[in-house]
Amino acid sequence: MATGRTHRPATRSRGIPEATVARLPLYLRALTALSERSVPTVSSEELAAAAGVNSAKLRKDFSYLGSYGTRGVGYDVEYLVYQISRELGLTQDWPVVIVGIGNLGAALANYGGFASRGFRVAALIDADPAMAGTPVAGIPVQHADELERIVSDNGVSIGVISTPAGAAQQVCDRLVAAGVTSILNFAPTVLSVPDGVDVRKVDLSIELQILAFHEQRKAGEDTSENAPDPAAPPVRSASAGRKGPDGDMPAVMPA
Amino acid sequence: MATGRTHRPATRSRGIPEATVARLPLYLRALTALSERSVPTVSSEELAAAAGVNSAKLRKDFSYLGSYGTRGVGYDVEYLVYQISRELGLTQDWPVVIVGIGNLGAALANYGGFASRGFRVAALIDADPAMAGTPVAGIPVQHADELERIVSDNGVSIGVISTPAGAAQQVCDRLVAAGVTSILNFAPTVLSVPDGVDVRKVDLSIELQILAFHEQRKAGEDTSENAPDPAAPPVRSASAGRKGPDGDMPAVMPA
DNA sequence: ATGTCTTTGTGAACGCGTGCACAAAGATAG
DNA sequence: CTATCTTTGTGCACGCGTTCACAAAGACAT
Repeated sequence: MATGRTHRPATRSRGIPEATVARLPLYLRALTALSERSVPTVSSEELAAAAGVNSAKLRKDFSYLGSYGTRGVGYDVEYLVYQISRELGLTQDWPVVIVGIGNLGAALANYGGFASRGFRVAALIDADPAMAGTPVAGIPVQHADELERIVSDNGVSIGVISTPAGAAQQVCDRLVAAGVTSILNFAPTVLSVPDGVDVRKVDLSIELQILAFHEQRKAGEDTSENAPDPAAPPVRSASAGRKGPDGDMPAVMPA
Repeated sequence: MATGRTHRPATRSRGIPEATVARLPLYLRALTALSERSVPTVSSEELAAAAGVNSAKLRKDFSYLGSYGTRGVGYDVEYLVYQISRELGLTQDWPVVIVGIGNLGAALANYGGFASRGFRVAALIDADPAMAGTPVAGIPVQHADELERIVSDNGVSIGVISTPAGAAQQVCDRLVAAGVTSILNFAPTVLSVPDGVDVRKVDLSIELQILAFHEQRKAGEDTSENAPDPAAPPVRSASAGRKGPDGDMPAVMPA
């Protein structure tokens, strides 16, 4: 989600609910697998199982796209692949730039899931002059100075940010100014963008924290619970007292 | 505020909505930043802006944790950092294993966001014998044969899967059998796990596809709309007679 | 044709999450 | 102590998403 504005007209998207849109890629993947096995048709029950969702939900999702099934038979796999691809806009080519070619950026550049879905890595951009020219995933890295030109020349409308958190907002601003209207942000920062620009966030750390919460809950059900450390009171003042016996925040990588 | 002795009876862990849990890491990050700047207190309005959410939502979220604010003043930053960390289970050490040390796995191993939040990379595991011993992020990669032993010896309950899709389910099964109860899956596959095991999925390709959908929608509002590609709807065998949803589909069916 | 069987498409009920709006709580000043 | 001002905490209403359950639609057998 974006920062200042969490717009969601919902009615705008051709009437397709956001939650449904988020599941379409899931169905598409399952259908593609079936297609490769030359399976002609599939029932909502089977496809739902393959996609890991409820069959009623799947049928309702498809109902937003139209009536593409045949009662008593199921859905035509090839036809559905086409319809969903089209609805998602994957029948056209999307040039994408990746900014910040560190470990993660390189991984993204090498990720096959992009190219196979209509996305084309138009350019890799990094602020480090030493990286300029170095090929990553067969694509030479270009310097950040070229950002505006690259976006403009290639008609890029989707940008991926995999820079450190500190550089993310600035990169974002430049991308938007250059014409990018959709951003996939891997940096652990809240980006603020003008209206009309979509931002999706992928935060590896947050996902782990959510897992930790549930993990702790599971562990707490066994034991008598509540005794990790009832100590450590408010410490209310502004004193820089580091709390906790956990001494969290090593702030340094084990590398 | 006394010493927030208000322990919720039994609803403490279970009463927190999932949506709230998902936002806690967001608040925690914003609060940590404030803490580093030695800001003593913060109002719901300010914090909400920093986290990119609505202030009413933030206050309601915090209300599930207890009454940690002071009316007329705001929230004590340090205290809130501690409470949220504790609620998320970040005051304890979570050993994590990463299975599949390709580009993505290496990026994850190097990701600083893990170590700084109580997560410790206990081991890197890969199926390629050639990688065994090679240090990645300062940690030597171990062979997949060691998986069970590593999980067991280190008491690992959280596993990260960054293998190719084809290997993910098998790795998942082995992790679960070895005692892992929370899995963060980066492989583009639906994992099936027994009850009691949590799985969270991060799918880079899906995020881009969702962006593409909205991007297409934006573009479609300007142009004449519709008719992006009336070409070649896959003609599938079996039955015939397709019903066009709303005229926007050529549906070349023979009749 | 007629009947049976399978599977879709959807109306309706329900539950969760969100945001408004305001009373209560506490700080602060006089 | 009283008055005023700030900000929290929450009751309430609304809308989205999920799920149930079933009628309608078509395939298939007789």
